[in-house]
Amino acid sequence: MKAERDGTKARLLAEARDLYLEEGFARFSLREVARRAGVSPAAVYRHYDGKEALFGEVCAAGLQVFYGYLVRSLAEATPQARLAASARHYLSFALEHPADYRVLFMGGAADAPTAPPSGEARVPEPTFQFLVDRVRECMQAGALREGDPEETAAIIWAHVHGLVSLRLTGHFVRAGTDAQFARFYERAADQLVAGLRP
Amino acid sequence: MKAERDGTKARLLAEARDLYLEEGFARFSLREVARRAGVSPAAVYRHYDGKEALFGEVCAAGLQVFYGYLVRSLAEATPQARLAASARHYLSFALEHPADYRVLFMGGAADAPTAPPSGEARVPEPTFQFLVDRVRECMQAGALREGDPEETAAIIWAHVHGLVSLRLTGHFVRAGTDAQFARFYERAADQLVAGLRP
DNA sequence: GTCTATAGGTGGATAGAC
DNA sequence: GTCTATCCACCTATAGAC
Repeated sequence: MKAERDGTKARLLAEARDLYLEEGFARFSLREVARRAGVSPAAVYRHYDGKEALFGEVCAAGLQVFYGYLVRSLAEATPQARLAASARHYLSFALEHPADYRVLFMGGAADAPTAPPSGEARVPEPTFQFLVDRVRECMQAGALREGDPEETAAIIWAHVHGLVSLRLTGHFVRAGTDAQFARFYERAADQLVAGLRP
Repeated sequence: MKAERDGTKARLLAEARDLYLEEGFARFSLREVARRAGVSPAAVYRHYDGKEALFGEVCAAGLQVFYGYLVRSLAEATPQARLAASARHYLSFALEHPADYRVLFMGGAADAPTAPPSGEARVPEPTFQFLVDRVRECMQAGALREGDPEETAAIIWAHVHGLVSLRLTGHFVRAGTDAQFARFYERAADQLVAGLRP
């Protein structure tokens, strides 16, 4: 009957998520998660197979949040508006969940443990496919020059990722506030699209 | 008279560099550097103040390599050719020194220890200024639309960084070989420049 | 399910002999 | 300058009592 109201398992996941959101992957440890959840390190193993498994769950949760941002774009009426909204929501996700963004898109071989633990994370195909679909419908609507939708989608993704990741790593010294950066981001996207139009 | 021919200090720096080139920052440890250099961990402290100081030297060395790639662009005859060459050499550096690239441009708060140790690293202003100068002379020559050279330079940097970093993290599944990716990189750069022309 | 206790490993850094 | 020996911190993971 699972008498516990909150559930230690859910509590552990929440604390794990907060921990990596605050400290990043480097300082993510089982013991610290247990400490924050108010249980012993050994208790974690009753709920998760180990550190990597727990981290995998955290990644999966981050991916779900990202999806939540992306699908909002589908509420727009036109292909152009849906593509533009995708770019906006991509930025919003990055600024509002920077650690999630790091884990999902900036995790390199040097950072992560080895391979993605469970089955989730690693930003699977569906994520990129969403953008490809937005690009394809823009090409069909005549809003973007005809071409390989996957290549054009990759170019757009790289552009916005470049802007976002340099912002998150602090390399854009002059960027100012988030609001100022958002306006710069819009201008940069406009200039790229100018080169992609028919 | 420093009788030793090679010098343990230089040896340590070389081994440290190889270590992070192979394993990245996460697994970079003083003990392993000493192990590879064939000395005891304690010996390292005769030459460097500690782990962070040693890593700082490694970063500085990586930055020097990067500069070496960039300045090659100045051999070109025209502003346009110098800007194009900068983009090409930027890619070459990334593909030929991926771990250096990671440390210099992809090191986030989650990855690095805290702050850059000594005085070097952190990709200081001169690096970005080089690109700003290339952009400014292109604007003066009429090869790029007039505007804020710093903003345009930032857009170009973000674009190429996005392409390179997604490649290095393995998110471009379809990218193929380095040579295939290089051609894609050229096409992507062309499309961006198309939106930046007068 | 949770605990304490423990095994066995990493790492950084220092003291003192040579 | 380099070593051995050591200390201390942190970690993952497991065993067995409650």
